[in-house]
Amino acid sequence: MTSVPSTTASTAIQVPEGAALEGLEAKWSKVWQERKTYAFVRPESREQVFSIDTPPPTVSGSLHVGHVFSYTHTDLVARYQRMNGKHVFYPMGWDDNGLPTERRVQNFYGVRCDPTVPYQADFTPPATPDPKRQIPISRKNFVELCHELTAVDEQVFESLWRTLGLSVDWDTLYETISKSTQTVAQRAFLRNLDRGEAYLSLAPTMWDVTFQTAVAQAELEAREYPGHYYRVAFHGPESPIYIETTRPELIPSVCALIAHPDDERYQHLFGTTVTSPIFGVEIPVLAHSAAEPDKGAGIAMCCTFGDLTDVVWWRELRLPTRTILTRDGRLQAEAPEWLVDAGPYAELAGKTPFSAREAIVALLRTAGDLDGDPKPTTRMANFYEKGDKPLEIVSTRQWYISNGGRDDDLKAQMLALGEQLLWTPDHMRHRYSNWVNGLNGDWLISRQRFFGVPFPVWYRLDAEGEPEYDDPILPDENALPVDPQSETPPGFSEAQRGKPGGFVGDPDVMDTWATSSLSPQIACGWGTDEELFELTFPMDIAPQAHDIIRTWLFSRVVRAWFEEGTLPWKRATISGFVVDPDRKKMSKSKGNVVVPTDILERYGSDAVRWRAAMARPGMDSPFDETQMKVGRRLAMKVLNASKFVLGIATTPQEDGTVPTLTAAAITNPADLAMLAALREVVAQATVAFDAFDYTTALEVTERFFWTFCDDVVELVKERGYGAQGTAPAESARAALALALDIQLRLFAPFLPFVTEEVWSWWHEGSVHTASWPTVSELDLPGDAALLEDVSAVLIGIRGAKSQAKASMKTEASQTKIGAPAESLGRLRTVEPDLRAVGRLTGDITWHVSDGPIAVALTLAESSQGGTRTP
RNA sequence: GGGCGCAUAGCUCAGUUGGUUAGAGCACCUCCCUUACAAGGAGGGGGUCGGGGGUUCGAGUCCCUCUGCGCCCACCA
Repeated sequence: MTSVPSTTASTAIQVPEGAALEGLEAKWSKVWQERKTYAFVRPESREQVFSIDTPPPTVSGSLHVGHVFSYTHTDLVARYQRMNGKHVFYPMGWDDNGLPTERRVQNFYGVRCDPTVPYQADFTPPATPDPKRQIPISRKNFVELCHELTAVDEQVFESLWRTLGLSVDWDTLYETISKSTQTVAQRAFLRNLDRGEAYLSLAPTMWDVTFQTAVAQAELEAREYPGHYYRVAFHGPESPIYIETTRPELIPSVCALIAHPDDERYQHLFGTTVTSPIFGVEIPVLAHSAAEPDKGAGIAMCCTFGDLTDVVWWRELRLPTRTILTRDGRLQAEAPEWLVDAGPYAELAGKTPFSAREAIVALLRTAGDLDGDPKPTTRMANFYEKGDKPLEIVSTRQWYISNGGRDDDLKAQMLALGEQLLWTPDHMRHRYSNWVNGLNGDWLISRQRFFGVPFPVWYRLDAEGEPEYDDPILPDENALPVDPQSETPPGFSEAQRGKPGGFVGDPDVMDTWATSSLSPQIACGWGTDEELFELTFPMDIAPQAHDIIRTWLFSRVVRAWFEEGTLPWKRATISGFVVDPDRKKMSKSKGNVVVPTDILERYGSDAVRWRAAMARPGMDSPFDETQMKVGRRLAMKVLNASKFVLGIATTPQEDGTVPTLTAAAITNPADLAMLAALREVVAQATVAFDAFDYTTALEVTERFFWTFCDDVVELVKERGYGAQGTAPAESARAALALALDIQLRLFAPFLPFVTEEVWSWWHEGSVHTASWPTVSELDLPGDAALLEDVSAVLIGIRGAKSQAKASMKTEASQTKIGAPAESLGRLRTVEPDLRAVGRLTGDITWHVSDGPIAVALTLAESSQGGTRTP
């Protein structure tokens, strides 16, 4: 028999009057902050560390209940690992750079960034912003406002996370726009560039006309978009050739007509030329296998650029570039020089595609080149996921990082890394391989925006003032971070900026994913704290939701592979979404987003965390407020049961002495049976947590806890108060205290507030730095089967009373208990407890039966008998 | 069109390598205002395990097939 663990050997138990759940979040989050309960203390070796690549939330967005769930999932694991003896490295990051912040600043302050405007040191934004008339301000002013607002937003986020009880180490907080992060991002970029993994390329690019920036493949979203098919005549040598297009406004940029090589309808035209309607441009008719005979007329007009197929044709057939769309999404003002009949272009010049379409349709109709009426159609178009206008394709110069999209060997390597990675749940690995297999280009990382990490690059200007892109000027790594817009490259002076023979800074910033793809390097001290890096990298888990496997998860694999030649973590743990009751994804546009602060306030953090823990990894979970009440009830029950148990445990003995609460005192079979059952619960919860199955760990703990409350405590409470004498009382008291101690630790990851509150009544230190319970704490000679027998008898007794519509305190003048001999033998050892809980005052007859345990009562007060077979 | 997942009580979900009579919580009904707990406690009703076929002594579980739902990707002529 072991001695009682030191955790139970408390000196004084003090249960406060009127203990309640209200206020526990404020009370304990403050204590944890002051005492640095969750601080990462560096151990000797990597094996002692559990490190977590926490997703840095976008602080300019709003948190919804899905975030609360998935961050809770990570915290459950972190708390388990910490109690299990690991030094948990659990940082938080704020993703504060990038377009979302710019948009929020524009709307919040009513300003917009115009790099041509000079800096105003004393600029203050308008008191009441006018969203329709945003004030143009300098880039520097704009960036200052971005910093200002994100600082405010970050306070709100931190407060929410603390209220939720995330056990992050706030001393390891990072921001994706901070100087140190910029240094990491720029250094990694320079090394990618040095090794040939990053490159600058002038190429057709997916372009968002609203935000006027390039967009990466991973940020595309295909959406349905209404339009019309226009049947348009091109003029051939003998007869007109009809094509069908949804974008007639691009006719000025047409370079060729293209049909499938096997298409007999058009084979006789291959190699000939036709002229375009309205503008009279002579273009070839060509064959290409990407043309689909059953689409439209089977012959397509190729423009630079209407869609990605145009890009393929343009590249593979070496067609001329005839761009008419400019970066603001409008048709260029000047008539293009290749137009033979340029006059009608004036009708289109400077217009949006939508207006230009109306204009050219009118022209086509007048010219007789429009055949029939336009046919309405719905097509899929690529959108920037944050935008609301279809993307255009514009030729621009951009920075790329290789990701396997144009290199089959690298792609194979990326797929192999995905296989090597452990996934929870395992099937999420398919999302990764699916995405990598579908890559069709490298990763575009440059954005024509302002609030982000600048590219640490300058370009020399030739005698004509044109940048020499082939040979950029790079800073020394020690000089990072640099802002090429305000700092001069080595060997130049500021006066030479923008002058022929001088230099110009790269105007672009990195996309936010290009920075957050380095979150393991940022958090683990890459290049600045080698000791920390050795202790924490590669990290243990990458927790995140499944929607950003293609972006954040994949991009981190790419960067870590290039930089370290390894995976950045051992395992990805994927959370599902909280969906609305109709199983639709929550989104602002649908108006079905649940705000977490309200839920946390009404039910308490423990209740919300309980609900989050009931969602297994990767499983989408419908939001249901009634479930919060169940969690609330559990937290309340923990509080009340603890009060009661500790009340019994501290009841003075008849001789006035304080109970000793040692394991040696636990001799009663009922007490030993309960602890034997609890031993099994500890074993199961531990196995489950080791497999990242927090839900099962909670379920087994909770199931035991309700039995503990409903059956065990009821069974032994009178004995615990001393009804059977000193030694039986001491056994009950010590067993209840030990069981509570262990259950509080089992619940601690899930219900950190109420468990900490109760723990503080009788223990020094935090339950969250106490050790996770082990079976060796419960090496007592108990028989768990007795607990099941007791529960069955209690169900029998209660059932009989309930059926007789009698109160539970009704006395039984006669009791018959039938059970298999084995159970009967066990039950008779706890007869005094059974008598007490069932008010079995009269005779008890025990008889052996083959079937399940059955109880028959003759009730004293009601004089009605009741029989019950569970 | 490709991939992944799901389908078990009114709802949300468990159900291990196939093995007694399929479980839990919520909701519902009945009872009990029991000295820890009324945001409580006790008891109870409720399921052809999506349809069909197969393997097996035995299928919620394994195989085939169909249907429905969700998510990811592709789809701009």
